[in-house]
Amino acid sequence: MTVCEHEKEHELAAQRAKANMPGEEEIAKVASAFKSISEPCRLKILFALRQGEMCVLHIVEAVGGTQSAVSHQLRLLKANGIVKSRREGQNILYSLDDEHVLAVLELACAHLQCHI
Amino acid sequence: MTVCEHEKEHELAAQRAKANMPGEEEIAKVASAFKSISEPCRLKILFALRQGEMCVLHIVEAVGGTQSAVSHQLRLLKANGIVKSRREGQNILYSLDDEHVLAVLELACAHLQCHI
DNA sequence: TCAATATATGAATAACTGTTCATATATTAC
DNA sequence: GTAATATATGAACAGTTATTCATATATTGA
Repeated sequence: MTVCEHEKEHELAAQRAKANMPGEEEIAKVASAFKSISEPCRLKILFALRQGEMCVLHIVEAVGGTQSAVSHQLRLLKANGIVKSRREGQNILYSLDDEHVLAVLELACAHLQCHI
Repeated sequence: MTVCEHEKEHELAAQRAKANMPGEEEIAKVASAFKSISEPCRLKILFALRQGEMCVLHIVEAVGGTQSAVSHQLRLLKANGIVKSRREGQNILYSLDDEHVLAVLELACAHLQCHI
């Protein structure tokens, strides 16, 4: 199978794309980050944390599901740098890691609005 | 199991979070959109399309993999409103759907830079 | 130290998803 | 109409992932 011939004007874009493709490692990291925010339960957690930091049981209350499931998801989100946590007495308070996370959430909602 | 008692100052955030939680349908759409950009092969396609619109075989050339796999991924990306396509002769030219997609990609990279 | 509360985690199962292979559809040139 | 090129798709298998259940760890107050 050969590349289409009569689209020479796009050949350049293809070459640039290949030259500028990020390495496998960076691709994997970005993919992992997006994957961590691509499940309904985890997404609900992030939407909840827009309101400020919260302990695990408050999160459970806001998003539904079991404590165990939420805790598993939180671990994944933290491992991917999406949320951060700090201990306060018996509680662990979670919050969005940085402004990028919030910005991505807002962009996603804006994108959906454009596609109604 | 009862909610932690000595964190009354966060109780409000939890209530707001529950009140402002998007509906299941919107959550599912956002999750689906993120899921579609969370696999290495699809992410490569998007990074490639930053250079401009491209036919399928050019995309295959830029990202590697088989034509069939890329085509399956393109269909998923299109179904989620991440890319769009137009026919030109024998070729179907794909491109990023809108500026939100590009912005999200840039944010993800910026986020990673902050976490090195 | 003991009980209570809050959170985390290992293992197992069930559900989901990506890739491959074979094949189908669509467009163009002859 | 036929051959060649470009793209899409259905089915099946393999790998991944989310949830559940049971239990472990950590902190606090008595």
